[in-house]
Amino acid sequence: MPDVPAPDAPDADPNALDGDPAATSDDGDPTPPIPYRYEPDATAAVLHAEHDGLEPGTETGRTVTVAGRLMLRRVQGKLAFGTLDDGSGRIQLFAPKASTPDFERFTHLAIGDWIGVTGEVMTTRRGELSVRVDGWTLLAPTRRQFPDKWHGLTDTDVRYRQRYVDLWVTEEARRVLLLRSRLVSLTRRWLEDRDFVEVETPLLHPIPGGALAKPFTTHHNALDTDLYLRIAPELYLKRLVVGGFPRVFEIGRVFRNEGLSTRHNPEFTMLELYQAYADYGDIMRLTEELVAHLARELCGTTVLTYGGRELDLTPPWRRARLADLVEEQTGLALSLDQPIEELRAAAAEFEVTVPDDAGPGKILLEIYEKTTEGEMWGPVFVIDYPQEVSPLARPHRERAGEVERFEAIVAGRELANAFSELTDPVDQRARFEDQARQKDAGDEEAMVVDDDYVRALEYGLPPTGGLGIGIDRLVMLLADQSSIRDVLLFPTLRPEAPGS
RNA sequence: GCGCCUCUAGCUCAACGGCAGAGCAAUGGACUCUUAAUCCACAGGUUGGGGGUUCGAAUCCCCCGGGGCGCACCA
Repeated sequence: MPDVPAPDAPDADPNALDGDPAATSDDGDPTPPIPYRYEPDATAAVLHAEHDGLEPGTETGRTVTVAGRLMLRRVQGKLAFGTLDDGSGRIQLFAPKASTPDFERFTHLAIGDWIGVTGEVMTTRRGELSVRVDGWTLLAPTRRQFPDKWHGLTDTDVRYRQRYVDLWVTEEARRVLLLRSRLVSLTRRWLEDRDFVEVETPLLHPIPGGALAKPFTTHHNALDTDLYLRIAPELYLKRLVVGGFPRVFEIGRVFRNEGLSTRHNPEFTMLELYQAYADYGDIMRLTEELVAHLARELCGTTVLTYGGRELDLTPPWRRARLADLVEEQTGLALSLDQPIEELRAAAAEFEVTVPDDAGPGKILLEIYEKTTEGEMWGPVFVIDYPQEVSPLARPHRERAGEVERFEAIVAGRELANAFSELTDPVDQRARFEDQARQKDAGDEEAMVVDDDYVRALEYGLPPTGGLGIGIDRLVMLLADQSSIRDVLLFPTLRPEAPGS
């Protein structure tokens, strides 16, 4: 960006026009130039907050400058009204011909034009808080017609592709995306208050790891090497615990090369945190407290409505073992110890297809996901997963074949995934090698051996609890949205066809 | 990837085998307290694209493209 010239002397009008005076409109009338800068000194939200409840016909004597988009216009002969939206809210413009410079041009502004207005704050005879137009400036003409002022945009394709229009005309879109912003901000503050340090780790990974997922592949020319967009920050964050940061977190984008749906976008935002000296029980308490805090701050209560159904996020959340939940749902008591033929038979009964080489843990998890996960309204902490499907989690302190892992299920969906982290480098290498065998056998989502991560564990990772929360899904819950695309500013879509 | 639905004016929608229409927006006009202002006038289209059936296709059939929902996969 070029250097910005110093502002004019303090007594100069900051909003004086400055530009090409020779510009003309199509019909040959001279058109005032578009200024290079503008200084609004009030917003619609602040004006409403400070002047609400004035008697009709009040003149406050206060002159303000506001700027935004003209959303509505009501011209009535020698008097015009406008509705200006400045992003904070809406404020009425009151424009009598007598006080409004260039009145004829003002009444011909297009809906969607950006304008700046200076004038006295007043109320009309009907009591509507307004800014009288004593001066105004066109800041950007719109060259495209705005959507219907009443119906707005309903075509979801257009809403997602042209979010710059949607945000003006769809109040709900703005509400949800502001809620998202506040949620991320509140999360940061809450974690920082608990001595967590925010870090940024690589998005380009030489070895994809930290989750079971298909990565995007890219190539670095100078290094002449393939790199992967990260599927999870997990392994880097635990390296940082080894490196002497006992409480770290990262809120960032991860990428998974899988299908799209109302619950899946190829890139999404994950919160991951790691806390030294903690186990998964500590992380459960942290999770329910964080989510309850966000619900209270953003929704005013921990008892929400999601999709028309009550959702009570008040801690403590239920804790239940995975196998017990499957039994609750299906009436079938399954265990990792029973003969694998019985597990296979159970899978077949529920029409769950499992790979031929799947062990009991994989089969049990598949049955759980097919029969139980989506049925649980929650919130519930599903605890104690099979080790076979949890290559980064520490073995259960009491139950052989299981690990200390939980997923938080809310509204039938996974909101969080966490465990007591595996700290033993020997065990970790063995788990990686087992994963690598599965990958060689054709499992595209299996992990590969990350030698450097094992080396880091060899230097010593203390007992550590880790957590991953899908921020998009959390926003969906708190904003009562059923599609992930509605909580993303620019969801991934097929590229627009040329010329369409 | 598979199945179902959908695409008509800038926007929101009608017309469902027989002349492509309305509201809002736009354009011109009337109107000094409106609130989606109102009233009068006027303009606006390769009915997503291509092919077929038919005397006649927005409408029925096929192919292609975009989107939505469901399934599959995942978080």
